[in-house]
Amino acid sequence: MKTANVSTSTGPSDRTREVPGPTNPLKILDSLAVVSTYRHGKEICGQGTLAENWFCVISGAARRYVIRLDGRRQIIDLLLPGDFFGFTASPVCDFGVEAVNDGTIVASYSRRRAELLADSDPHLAREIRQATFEALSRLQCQLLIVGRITALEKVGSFILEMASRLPRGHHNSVALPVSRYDIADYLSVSVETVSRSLTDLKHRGVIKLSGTRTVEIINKEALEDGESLACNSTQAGTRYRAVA
Amino acid sequence: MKTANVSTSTGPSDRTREVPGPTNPLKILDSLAVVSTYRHGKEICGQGTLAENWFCVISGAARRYVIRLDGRRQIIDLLLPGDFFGFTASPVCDFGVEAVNDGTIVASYSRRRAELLADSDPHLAREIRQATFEALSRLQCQLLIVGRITALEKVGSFILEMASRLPRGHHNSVALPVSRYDIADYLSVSVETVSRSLTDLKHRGVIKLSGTRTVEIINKEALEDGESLACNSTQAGTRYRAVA
DNA sequence: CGCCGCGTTGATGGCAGTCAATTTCAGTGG
DNA sequence: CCACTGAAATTGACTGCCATCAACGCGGCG
Repeated sequence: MKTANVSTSTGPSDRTREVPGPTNPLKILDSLAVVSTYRHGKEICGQGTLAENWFCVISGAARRYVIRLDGRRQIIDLLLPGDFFGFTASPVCDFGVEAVNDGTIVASYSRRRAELLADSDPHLAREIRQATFEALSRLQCQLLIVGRITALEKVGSFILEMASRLPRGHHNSVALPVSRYDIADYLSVSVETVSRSLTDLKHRGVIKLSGTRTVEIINKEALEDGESLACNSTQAGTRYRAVA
Repeated sequence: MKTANVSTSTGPSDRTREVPGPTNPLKILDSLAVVSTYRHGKEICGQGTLAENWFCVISGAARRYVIRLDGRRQIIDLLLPGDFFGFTASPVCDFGVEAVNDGTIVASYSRRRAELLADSDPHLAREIRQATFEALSRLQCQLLIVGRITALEKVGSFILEMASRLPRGHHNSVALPVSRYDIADYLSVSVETVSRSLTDLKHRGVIKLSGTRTVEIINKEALEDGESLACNSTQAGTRYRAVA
């Protein structure tokens, strides 16, 4: 079902330049960078294609996802400016990546050439390592969010994570870069539940919504510990048994 | 290839030797390896401590986990022989690691010294990179399992993942290395639900239980696509969302 | 023997998925 | 400027799964 691979970078309306973007933290890789611009929903990296490139978001946002056998989509990473992706243990991509918004700019690097460059440049090797550690950290953070119990906690944690990764606006407003559907597939809950949780948080006075995608955090503590969000917070503490 | 002929270190508490274990895939790191043996539940790496070491499981099993604010434990990685862990983006460990069984053998490497060694040895740098990619892959796999809908699917996927990572016994029997509690905290469901799901799968003829921790896979296809496990599997095809 | 950790089974209430209808909004063209 | 259109977002009603509480069987161990 997947079309041709992306490495041609001549996609519809995708521009390719040899000049690296402004927010790329790995200056050493700039000589290999191929920068492309994608529109809303455009495929950056196809599930099932050969993993021949590494990528870095310059501006905009991208979603890494997997389509399950039952047709459901699971987003397994939200990529924001500065985030690297495309790291795989196998030679094949077991995920797809799409641009979230129009004008998303992504730098791609030939994996083979990047690794050759890293072989002769320990500093670059360390920076690549750091980038993979950060990808690991993002995934771990998402696992902790998805692993939460109630949908209210999941949505609350999601807002907090976005707030920590995105630049803040006035007060504590956060501009969510994705739709409710994307949030739903990121948290693996239904769209309706995401919407209900947001209005619930709004009614509780924890957040304020100015426009559908701008969240203002009123009560950060309530979001942080999901306890105060529980209807009947019966102090379910005795869960962890310290082993001697 | 997993012969644990290191039986000399069957000490009651944690013993430390300078001789690397037999299953270590990174021979180049052997010079830095400090091999220790842990008993059931012993802490290998403490949550909140400085992340000064990388580790590799030689034999046995270990669990990487996080304790939430509400006291719940979330297991974010199951480490089996050959698996590396301890990779962090920040200088502090945001997780803990414990040995699952008595006699779990783990090699530890000074991160500082390992990175210095990698600076002068591109081949080692590549192997470290590969190890982090595999950690990434494990985490991604777990996220896909935890993100499934029903508990039956989660438990089924867990069995399949263990089957693919553990050596098989007779027929298709898999010896689960962990307790029901560990499975529950890995899948973020309750222990009772794990138990119920297993007996359910047994009654459906999908698996057989010989002893509490030995699972024999009878119907692999039923485990793979969670569709046939749904109670009302009338037709779930309508969930396909047409991608623009 | 009593204790404790592990595992299983039962009963019950709450939360969330599903189906459905409605509203809002952005974009388009007349 | 406005009507039209489709996607995004919200809200409601209902069913069902699962977390929780509780009890019990089992095996190891002091």
